[in-house]
Amino acid sequence: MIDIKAFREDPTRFRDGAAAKGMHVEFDRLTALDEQRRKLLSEIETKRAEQNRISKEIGPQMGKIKGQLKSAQGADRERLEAELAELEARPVKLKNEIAVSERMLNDIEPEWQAILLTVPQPPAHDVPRGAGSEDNVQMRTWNPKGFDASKPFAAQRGFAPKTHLELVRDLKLADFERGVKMSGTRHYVLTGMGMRLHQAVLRYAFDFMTQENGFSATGVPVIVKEECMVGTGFFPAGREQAYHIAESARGSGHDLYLTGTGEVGLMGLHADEILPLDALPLRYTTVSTCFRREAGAAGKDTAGLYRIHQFDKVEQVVVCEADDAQSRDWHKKMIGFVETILQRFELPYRLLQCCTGDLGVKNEDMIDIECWMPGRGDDGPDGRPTGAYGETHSASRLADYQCRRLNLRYRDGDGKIRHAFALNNTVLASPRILIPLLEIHQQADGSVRIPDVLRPHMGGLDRIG
RNA sequence: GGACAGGUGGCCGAGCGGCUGAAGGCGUCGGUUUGCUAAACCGAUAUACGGGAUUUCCCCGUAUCGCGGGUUCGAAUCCCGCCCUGUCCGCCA
Repeated sequence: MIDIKAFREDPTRFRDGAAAKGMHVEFDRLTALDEQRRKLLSEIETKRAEQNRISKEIGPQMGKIKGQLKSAQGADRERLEAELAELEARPVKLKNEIAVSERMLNDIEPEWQAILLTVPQPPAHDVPRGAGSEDNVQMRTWNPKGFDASKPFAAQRGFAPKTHLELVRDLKLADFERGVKMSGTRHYVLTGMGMRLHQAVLRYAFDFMTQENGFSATGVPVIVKEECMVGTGFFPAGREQAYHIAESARGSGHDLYLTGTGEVGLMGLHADEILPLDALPLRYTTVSTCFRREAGAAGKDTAGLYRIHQFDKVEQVVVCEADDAQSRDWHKKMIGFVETILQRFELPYRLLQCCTGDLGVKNEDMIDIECWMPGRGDDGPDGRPTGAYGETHSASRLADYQCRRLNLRYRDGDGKIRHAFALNNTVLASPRILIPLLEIHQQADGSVRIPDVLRPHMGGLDRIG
């Protein structure tokens, strides 16, 4: 959420930001509602102050009269009753006026709030302007020894690569038919060495973050209340993307949602808290199952392990002081962690600076990491795919947007309370990462070599098949 | 799932219709005393929103005692609904 005061002072900044992101927001309506709201609030508060004053004044008088009334008779009694009625009537007009204003406030406040939640974080000044992913800017590429993603696979390795679908089928690593039988499209079953490899990469990534980088190992809920989804910025925009558990329809409790990333649980941890300065930066990592409806992605990446409804992900989250330099510094570090893993896995990848049009509502800067997947991309003359980069990681800087929604604050060196800055980045998502892993490390004989660092997690095996 | 009990400030805990943004204690911070530490003593110690100003932290107002609604001139205090926690019973991965 943006700071409404900042919006009042400089609405242009937010209008331009939304335009750069290609998002429509009812700014005019927001401004109008905000003005109305403030006016009503001010009215109500003034009247209520008056009402409180009167109450305080007449309270003791009324007590006294009521006391006298007990023993009063005849004309005396009538006089006292009249006095009492007069006192009681004094705040009635105010009370009615307040009720009217409050009703008006209650009418506009939900809409004011709803629009406010849709205003996106403006992009950072140095994020390239663009309409969508086609305008993202490649920053750099990395290739493992003996392989160059810019050249055809077969020319370098001496055989035509199989796609991960073929490898998975031949090596019996996954069973899509039975996955679909049980749960429908975009579901799968990991089998045998497929499941073991899945567990190995997750465990490797998780240990890497905790043991080598000092992140706190955390297990968080993947079933959360709506306020967690709103607080982390996934709702309202991403409502269609989340599985909804309609508990309220059963007559009790509140509805719940399945999280699409461990970020929700990790960021929700400290919602509504004021942290001491020395608690920062928070560095959390979790491994969690992620659920995504993939609404609107019909027909896209329908086969295989690329776009699925349920997967596991090691996520990293940092909450630091409200300082742009710190945020940028952590962003680089968090991307560096991913690069280290990919390099140890010997997977070719590239970094993309996402343009304004490819950013989400909540981030001001995003860098995607894409691994080279020989089985992706357009078909060549032989009718086989020629390979392409595919997104495996995404590193965002959110400034204070998320912490403001979550009401996550800290006390700075001057004792001032501020909303913290947040960042998040994938450490590793599987089974998607298995696609480049299998495809890049496949051998001429149809087996798949296991990178050195993963062998301890695979019972010492050096290959599959 | 059933039966009780209960949800008050950073924490413990009092209050059960106006004098209570809230006693007392602990903690924290500042100060005095002290050779140092400790102790003792003194003082301070919520947040949000709105308005104002001599706009860096000063004043005024409003709200907040789990959440929402109601009664009342006035609610932490009474009533209703919900959520949550504890204890016991049942069930169970």
